[in-house]
Amino acid sequence: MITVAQVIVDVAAYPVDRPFDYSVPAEMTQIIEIGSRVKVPFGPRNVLGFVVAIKNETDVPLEKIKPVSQLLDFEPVLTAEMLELAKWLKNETICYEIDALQVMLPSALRAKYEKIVNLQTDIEVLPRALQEVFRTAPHVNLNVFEKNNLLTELKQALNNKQVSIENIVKQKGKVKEVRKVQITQDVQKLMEIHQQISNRAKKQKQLVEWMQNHAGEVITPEVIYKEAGTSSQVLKSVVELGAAAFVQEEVFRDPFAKEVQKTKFLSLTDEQSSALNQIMAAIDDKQPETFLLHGVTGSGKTEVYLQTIAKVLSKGKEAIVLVPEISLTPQMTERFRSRFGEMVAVMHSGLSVGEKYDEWRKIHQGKVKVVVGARSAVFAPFENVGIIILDEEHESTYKQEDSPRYHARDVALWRAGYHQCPVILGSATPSLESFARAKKNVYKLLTLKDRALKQSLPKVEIVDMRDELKKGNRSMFSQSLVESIHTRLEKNEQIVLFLNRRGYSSFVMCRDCGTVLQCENCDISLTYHRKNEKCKCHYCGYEIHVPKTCPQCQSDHIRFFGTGTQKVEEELAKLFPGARVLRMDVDTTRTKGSHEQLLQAFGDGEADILLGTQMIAKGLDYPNITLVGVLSADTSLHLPDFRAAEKTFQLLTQVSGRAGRHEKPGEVVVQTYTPEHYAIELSQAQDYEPFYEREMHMRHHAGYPPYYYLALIQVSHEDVLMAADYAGKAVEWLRSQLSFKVSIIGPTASGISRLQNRYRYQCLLKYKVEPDLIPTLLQLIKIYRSNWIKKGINLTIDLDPNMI
DNA sequence: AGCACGCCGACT
DNA sequence: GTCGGCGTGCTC
Repeated sequence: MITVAQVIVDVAAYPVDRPFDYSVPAEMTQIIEIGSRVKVPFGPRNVLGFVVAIKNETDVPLEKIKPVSQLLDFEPVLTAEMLELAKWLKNETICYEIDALQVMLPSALRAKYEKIVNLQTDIEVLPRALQEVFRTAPHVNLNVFEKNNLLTELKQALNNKQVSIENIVKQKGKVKEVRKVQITQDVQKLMEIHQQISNRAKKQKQLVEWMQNHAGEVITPEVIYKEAGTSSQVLKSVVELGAAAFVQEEVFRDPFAKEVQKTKFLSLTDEQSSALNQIMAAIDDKQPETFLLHGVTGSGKTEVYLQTIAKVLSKGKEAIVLVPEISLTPQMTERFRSRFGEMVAVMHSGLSVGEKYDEWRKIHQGKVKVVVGARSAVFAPFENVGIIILDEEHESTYKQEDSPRYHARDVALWRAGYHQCPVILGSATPSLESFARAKKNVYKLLTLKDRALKQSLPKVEIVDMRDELKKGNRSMFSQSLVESIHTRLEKNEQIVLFLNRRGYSSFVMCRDCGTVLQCENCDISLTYHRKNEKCKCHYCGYEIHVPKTCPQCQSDHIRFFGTGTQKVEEELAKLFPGARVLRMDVDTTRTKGSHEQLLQAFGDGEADILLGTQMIAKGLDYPNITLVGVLSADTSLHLPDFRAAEKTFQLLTQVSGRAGRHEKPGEVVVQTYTPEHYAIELSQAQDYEPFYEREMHMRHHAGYPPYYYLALIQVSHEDVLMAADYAGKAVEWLRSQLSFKVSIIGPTASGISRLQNRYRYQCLLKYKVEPDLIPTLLQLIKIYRSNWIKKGINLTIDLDPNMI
């Protein structure tokens, strides 16, 4: 009897986005399982694949069937649930099945491909240049030839069958290793070597002498440098002489570097216990119910999560907690670790590939029962999930921006259905979609109106910057804000200043002709960075020095405009000379861990003012913060996005929540040019429901979610005409296929009409219920993939886009 | 996607 | 005559 494995191969392309049948060699039949990774021959090369089914017959002619060449996992890496979820994702987000499978695994388990050139004949028959390369070994990585410019010679040798090229599959993830030095056991040999070394090489002699006393030991190079008083150069020479050898030794990453103090349950308010009881009931009844936990900032949502998790754990089940990447601070994760100790795994982008792999393995092997992580943690390979929690449910980071374009909330709901467990969506400012569902009783609404410690919400003052301008105040600080800052500085309390920078960064302009420095590849003005006097494109990374004269008119009246954090920092220094300011933006948080360090420093009182962009809006919870200033509330309001008002309201509410979370009362100053806008007005009292009503009305009027679903189709090409032409073709085709109930808007040029030298057009579909939509879009993708792709067109479909 | 096969123009 | 351009088609 033949055993056949159906394999999804690691090739993201339309014609191969289906299972291929492979025969399973006899020695593998007992151990191969669904969800295992395998190496398989595919056409002329070898690729990685996932076993999605095992059966005993096949429709494929036997002569076509090749055998699996290697089984990579003794334990399958994907469960049956994940394979099913991948199929759902493929259809739901229109992506390749392989992409859906890969996104569920840590990148360490993905494949790395290399090409190896094998020598097939005697080395002497080769041209000189090639002989050099093969001198050390008969198998050489192809990139060595590329580096040495030997591709022509290599091609020749290939034609003459003197060498062959082999595709090999490697694992990306590796066990962490350190380089150590193994000193030879043979003292005699060390003495011989000592003899050989010329008397001029004093350091080398010294090192070998030292080695004679440490024969056979394995030591790190650093220790040797220190003890023998040598350098890496000397050690290298001595190793070449054969006195010692470099070896790799495995070490294990220590995830729990610091012990945490266990904490106990906090007592709950009536609102909290009522919410908790309802969730507990759903857990007991194994109901896949979705709860929307709507609680003002500081109302103690986290404590509800913690006690829910305790309940789930007591039932022997596991819990998944999702938080937005940006608020995944040590402060947040500490709370979970301090309650559940070593039962917790943490997953976020700050971890190295290896660390992520280690955390994933802890989940996979059942060593932990709780995972706290960003978006991708929704795929945590638990097999008995008891609860899934999405904190800050409205955050746009829960949607992945590239393929597979999934939303963690949708995946969570799917998994909850599979495991028959509840989901908690928590937020102070729920997304309109979720709140609308709660109103329609699709989700169960749980409300926490009061702050847990009964602190009053901070007093919010809205300052009309137009009045300031009339008063002759042209700075970016209103009089009121300046006064408030002074007061706090005197009282030694802390201040957070928030600069809503999106689309409002510094640019460089010529004052004579008005030319603004633009990116060469994108239709975007360059952002000025004072630190290195450079102008940078935030989309493609293009960078130039600030020119001395205008490239258009050669005038030297060239200067930068706009309000970046750096500029605010300078002005702060002028206004408050003694104040210690910490700046947090992309520039100061680039390196790993710097984000945490800065927050820690601020928490420890090392600065008076924290100045930053979006990234400081969340998770910041220090008792000494009593003033929050929003420098320009409206910048996010005027973005060409139907969610602009919602985003602004969320942001202002979120930021205001940073002040006065503990004993000291908080104050918030919001500066704006449009104080009459409802998003700003209603954020003053953190009045969610009135805002919800207003905004829903707008959405209804304009035909946006949650009343309609959206699909965004983007077409790009190096040539404007081609991009426009094919965007038109796509729209034309969709019009002919879809019913009149779907409104098709476009094609129009995208918000950023050129990115990385590609012109971009888009078209927006609005629809209510349209069963034919997905199949029609799949058809469009088919047309694109079979014909348009060759012409250099790039087409993407984003269902439920975040931004338009 | 990547790679081989295969059919036409410009060179040793 | 051969080398190499890239159009076409297949991958279990």
